[in-house]
Amino acid sequence: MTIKDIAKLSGVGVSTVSRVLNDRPDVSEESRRRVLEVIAEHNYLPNNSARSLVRTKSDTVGLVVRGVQNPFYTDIIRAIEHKLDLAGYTMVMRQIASGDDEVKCGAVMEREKRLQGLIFLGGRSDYSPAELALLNVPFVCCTYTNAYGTLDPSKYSSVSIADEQEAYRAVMELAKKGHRRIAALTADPDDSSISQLRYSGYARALRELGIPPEEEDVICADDFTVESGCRAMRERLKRPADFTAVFAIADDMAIGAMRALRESGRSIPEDCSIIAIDGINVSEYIHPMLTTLCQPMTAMGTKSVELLLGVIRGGAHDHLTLPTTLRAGESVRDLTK
Amino acid sequence: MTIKDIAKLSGVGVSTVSRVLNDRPDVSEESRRRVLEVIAEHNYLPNNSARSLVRTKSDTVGLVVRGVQNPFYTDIIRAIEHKLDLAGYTMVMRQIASGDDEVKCGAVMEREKRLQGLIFLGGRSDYSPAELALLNVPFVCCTYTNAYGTLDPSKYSSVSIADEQEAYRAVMELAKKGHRRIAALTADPDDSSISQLRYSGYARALRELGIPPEEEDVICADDFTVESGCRAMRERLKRPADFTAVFAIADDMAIGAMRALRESGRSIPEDCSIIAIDGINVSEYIHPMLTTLCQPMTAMGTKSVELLLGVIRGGAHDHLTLPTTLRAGESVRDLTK
DNA sequence: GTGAAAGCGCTAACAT
DNA sequence: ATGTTAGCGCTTTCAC
Repeated sequence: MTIKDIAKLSGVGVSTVSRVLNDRPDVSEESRRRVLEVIAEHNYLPNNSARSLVRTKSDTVGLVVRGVQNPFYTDIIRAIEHKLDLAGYTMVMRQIASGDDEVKCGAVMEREKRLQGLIFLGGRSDYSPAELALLNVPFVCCTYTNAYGTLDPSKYSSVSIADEQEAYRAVMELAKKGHRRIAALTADPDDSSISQLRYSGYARALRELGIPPEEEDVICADDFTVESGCRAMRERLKRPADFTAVFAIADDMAIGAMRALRESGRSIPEDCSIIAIDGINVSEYIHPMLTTLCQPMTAMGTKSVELLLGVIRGGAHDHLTLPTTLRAGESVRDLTK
Repeated sequence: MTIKDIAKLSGVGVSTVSRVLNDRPDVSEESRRRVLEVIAEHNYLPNNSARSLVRTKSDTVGLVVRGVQNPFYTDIIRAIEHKLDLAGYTMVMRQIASGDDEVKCGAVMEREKRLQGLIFLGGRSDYSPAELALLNVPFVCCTYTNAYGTLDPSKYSSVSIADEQEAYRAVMELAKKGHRRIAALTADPDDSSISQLRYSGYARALRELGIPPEEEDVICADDFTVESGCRAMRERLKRPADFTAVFAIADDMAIGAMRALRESGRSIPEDCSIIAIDGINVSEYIHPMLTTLCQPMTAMGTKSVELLLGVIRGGAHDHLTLPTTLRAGESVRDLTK
C-alpha cells in the first residue's frame, strides 16, 4: 500500500494525498474527506524512509547515553521518549561506555539517521571546537552543562542542576547537624564532569566551615554504581576512619556505602550519617531512608526535549538550571542534640 | 556527500561504490581500495533512509516496552541495545502504558519504520490470531511467553523464566524455613500475565503444603513498583496480620513492603520474613539484603536478540526458559531453629 | 484546488 | 569487473 494506491482509490492525484498526509490547508474538504476515508479503510501508513529521504531529514532525534550503568538515567530516558513521542518524533537511543566519545557517536548517528537533533545524557562537557564542528544539528546536554565556560553557550542547550552548589548545600546540611569530620564519596574528581563539580562543592563547603581537608576522607569510587560505592567504602574502612558523616555524590553510591558501613559494625545514622544527591526512587524506601537532594528527573527529560524542539523550530539555545529538593530521610544524625 | 560524489571522486561508477559499501566480492582490489580511500577521506556515510527505501527494509529492530515503571527492565534494555548494536542493527524503542496495546504499537512501528523485527518487553501473552495477523515481521516476547498455549509456538519466539515454578520454589524456600502463614504480595492476579503465573505458583505451593489459602493474605498492589508494594502492604497492615512471611512477586514490591512492615513495628526478618523474584541490583545492598530469585537479565536481553536475528536470517522460532539463581539474603528467618 | 513530473540517495538488474 | 539505468515511496515545484 503506497501513496499511489491511495491516490488511485480516492480518485485524486498523489500530491493531493501528500497534502492531506501533511495537513496542508490547500485541499478541498471533499477531497480530504475521501482520502482520509481510504487511508483509514486500508490502514495505510506512509513509508518513513521515503519521507526522510526526500525531506533530507527524518522525524528522529538521537539520544546518546553515556555511562551505561547509571540507573538514575532511567526516569529521564522515559521522560524523553515520552515527550518526543507526543511531539511526533522518534527516539533512537545509543548507549556508550564511559570511555567512549559521545560526540563522535552523535555525529555518526546524525548522518546515518538524518537526525533532527541530539540529546546527550551524561556526557563530558569539555568539547573542543573541532569536535563540535562534527555536529550539524542542534543538541542539548542533559544532566550536565559546560560549567567551565569553554563552550559558546549559544551553540548548544543544557539542562542540569547546579552541581557545585547542590553539593555545597548537602555538605552544609551535615554541618548544620553538627558534623565536622565529613568524608566525600566521589568518582574521579578530576574528570571535568559531574563528579568534579560535586567534589568542588564539597571542598568549598569545608573551606568555608574552616574544616581542614583530609586527603584520607576523599573516597574515590570507579563509577557511580552501588557496587563501586560499596567497594570503595569497604576499602576505606580497612583503615581507621573517624568521620561522622559521608557526602555521597550519588544515591546509588550511598546505598553501596551504607552496606559497607554496616558491615564494619557501624549503624546509620547512629555511628555515621550519610547524605547524597539524586533522589532515585528506591532510596526513599530503604532503611534508613536516604537523606538526599532530589533531582527533578522527569522535568529534566521533558525540558531537554522542549529545548531541542525549540531550537529545531528555529528558536535559540538556552540553558536551564533546575532546583533540587531536599528529602529529609533518616540517614543523618543530629549531633547538636 | 552522496554515493555519486564518491563515485566521481574515485573515478568509478556508483554501482561499484555500492558494491564496496555492501561488501560485495565482485570488485577489483584496486577499485575497492580507491573507493574506501575516498570514503574515509571524506568521512562519507551512506544515507540510511535511501537504503531502507530501496531495500524496503531498514536495519532497525523495534522494542516495545510495556509498563513503563518497571526498573527491572533497565538491564534488559541495555543488553538488547548493546547486542543489536554489535550486530549492526539499530534499536528504536517505544514505551507504552500498561493499558496500551503492544501489538498495535508494534504494527504501526513495523510499517512506519520498515522494521526487520520486534521485541516486546513485558507484554500480555494472550494475543488473538487477528491481532497477530497485524504483525508481518518476526517478534520475540522477552520476560514472558504464552503459557496458556493459545498461541502457535512456531509463530513467535520467547525468552522467560518459568514464572509459575519459580514462584512455587520461592514459597517452598519459605516453607523449608518453617513458615506456614505466608502472604503473597502480587499485582492483579487475573491479568493472564506474569503476576498471574507467579500467583499460581504461590497457590500451588500452599496447596501442596496443605496450607489452607487465606484470602486476607493475598495482598494485591496496583503494579510492580516500590510505591505500590508499600501502599498495598500498609493497607493490609491496618488489619490484624499474623503471617510470618511474605512472598513478593517482584523485588521492588518487596522493598516497598519492607518499609511498610517496619513502619508497623515489625522488623525483618525477626518478625516477618520476605522473599521475592527478580534480583535487581539494589536489592543486594539494602538492609536486610533481600532474599530473592535472580533473573538473568542480561542473558534475557541477549538471547532475545539472538533469537530474533536467527529468525530474521531464516531460522525457526524458539522458546527459551532461563533459570533463576537463588540469592540467599538476610530477609528470611529460619523458624526451625 | 489539483495533477504531472522531477528528484531525494541508494540498490539491483542488466548490459557490456 | 564495471557502468548505466530504472525504480523504491514520498514531497515539492510548477503548470493549469
